[in-house]
Amino acid sequence: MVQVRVAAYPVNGIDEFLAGTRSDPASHCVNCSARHLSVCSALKPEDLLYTHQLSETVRIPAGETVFIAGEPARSVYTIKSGTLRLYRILPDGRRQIVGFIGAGDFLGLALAGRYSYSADAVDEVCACRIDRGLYMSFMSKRPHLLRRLHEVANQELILAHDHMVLLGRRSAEEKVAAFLLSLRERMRRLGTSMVTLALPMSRADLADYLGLTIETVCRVVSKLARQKILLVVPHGVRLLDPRRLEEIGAS
Amino acid sequence: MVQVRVAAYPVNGIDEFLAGTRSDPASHCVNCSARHLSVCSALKPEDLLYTHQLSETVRIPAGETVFIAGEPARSVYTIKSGTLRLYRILPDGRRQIVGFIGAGDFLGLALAGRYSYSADAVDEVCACRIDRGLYMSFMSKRPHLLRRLHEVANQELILAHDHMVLLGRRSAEEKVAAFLLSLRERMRRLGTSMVTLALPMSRADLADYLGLTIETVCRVVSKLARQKILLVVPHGVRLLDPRRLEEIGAS
DNA sequence: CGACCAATTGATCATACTCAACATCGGTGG
DNA sequence: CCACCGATGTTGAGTATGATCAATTGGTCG
Repeated sequence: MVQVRVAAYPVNGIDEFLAGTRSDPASHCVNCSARHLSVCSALKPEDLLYTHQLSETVRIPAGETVFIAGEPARSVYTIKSGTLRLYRILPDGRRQIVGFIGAGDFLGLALAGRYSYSADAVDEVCACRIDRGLYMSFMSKRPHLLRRLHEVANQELILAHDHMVLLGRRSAEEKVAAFLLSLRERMRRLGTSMVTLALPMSRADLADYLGLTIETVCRVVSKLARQKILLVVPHGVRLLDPRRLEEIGAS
Repeated sequence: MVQVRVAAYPVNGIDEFLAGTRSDPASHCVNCSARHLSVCSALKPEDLLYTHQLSETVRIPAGETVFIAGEPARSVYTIKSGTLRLYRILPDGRRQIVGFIGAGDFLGLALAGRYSYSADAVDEVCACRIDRGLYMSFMSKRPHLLRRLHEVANQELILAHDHMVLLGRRSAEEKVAAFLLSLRERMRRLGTSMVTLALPMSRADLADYLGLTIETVCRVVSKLARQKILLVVPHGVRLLDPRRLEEIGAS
């Protein structure tokens, strides 16, 4: 009798199975670069074959708006690359950025039918889009995914609290230092622990995230540069003395 | 043949069934005053019989700490009455209150094993305590409850975003006005639409919630009183001109 | 009634904002 | 390839909002 390998997916191996489903394996969920970073890590191999049918890869040019607050939520997204800013606007135009999100992050998990904030691309973003209705029914049959999404929501809530502390109780210098340190921490979690931090967002974005003005952000960055704590480079900063930055931004 | 009434609970009616389980019906989940306000509204009648076994009613005196940030999360709570402040403290003692919670609110939903903020009672609080481990396993068998909890988490996230906008982009006057309006909104949802708002928390609490100092909160409240927009009363304010308050605190 | 803590008000100060000038970057077309 | 333009970033001067320091009033509870 011939020995047969038993796997979660039908035939002999995932590649052979996929060969029959779609032409481009690179765009397939199974091979997605963001898979292990995102909520998709909670999916089982057989789920991935299905999510692939539901999903569509979209490219969002720098500066483009993905959706605005109050709009009916039609889609959910998983970010594959690039950075988005999430924000709310007051009637008189003042803006507060509530978060920057990037590779692996999930967007649009609000259960209410409407987006509670606006989102636009800081630089060119590549994301995986799924119809929200389809995603909801997909999720309702998979408690492990709901559970995972709940974990993510709780993590976001903790980040929101961190940011409230920053906005309400920290000085301009502390705000900038804490932001840079959180960026470094994020890079670290994604593997790339470089001394140079990419800052794809403008000074205006930074200001609206930190509850400051453009000028104050500039001044603080310049001051840190003057103190040789960092070096300003195009679209980023190089950390020269992370230790001293931690002393300033200690949480 | 005799006609038999079929119900979700065994015998003829819930009261008869309960008579056999515990002596005090007032303390029973089925009769809980906070039931319809809280996540418990997602529970089915037969669930309630079980939660009653798990839960314990606790009284927390004014000023007492329920738990502190970083501590292992042993319990979850549903607030029946009173107000709690949730906050984080910076190493140097600065405090940011991330929220006030009251009747119907759920406390301790963090999935991570540790509390992410500290909580203490503003005034005397009456709450329903359940062991977190037991609650988790209870929940894992009830997807509708997990779903509901996820909704609650998302609602909290929206409130957190609101508060970020307030902390980062609004003036002292706007902060106080917006806070009072949100209090009124909360009362309205709970049914009591009075013109007098109870403020059980101190000016220090208010300041640490709004990202201001005690003195600034005082001055703004005095100014609003001088403008006949409100009247300061012991442990509260009476709104004289809600319309003008809305003009100031418009979101 | 008096002691203590919370709340209020005043005077002064400092941080971060506003307004303004100038520099730099990136893209476009001559 | 370089000159030009608009957008973005940086720096300076002066100001205002809210913080700090200090004194006083009011409320609560033994």
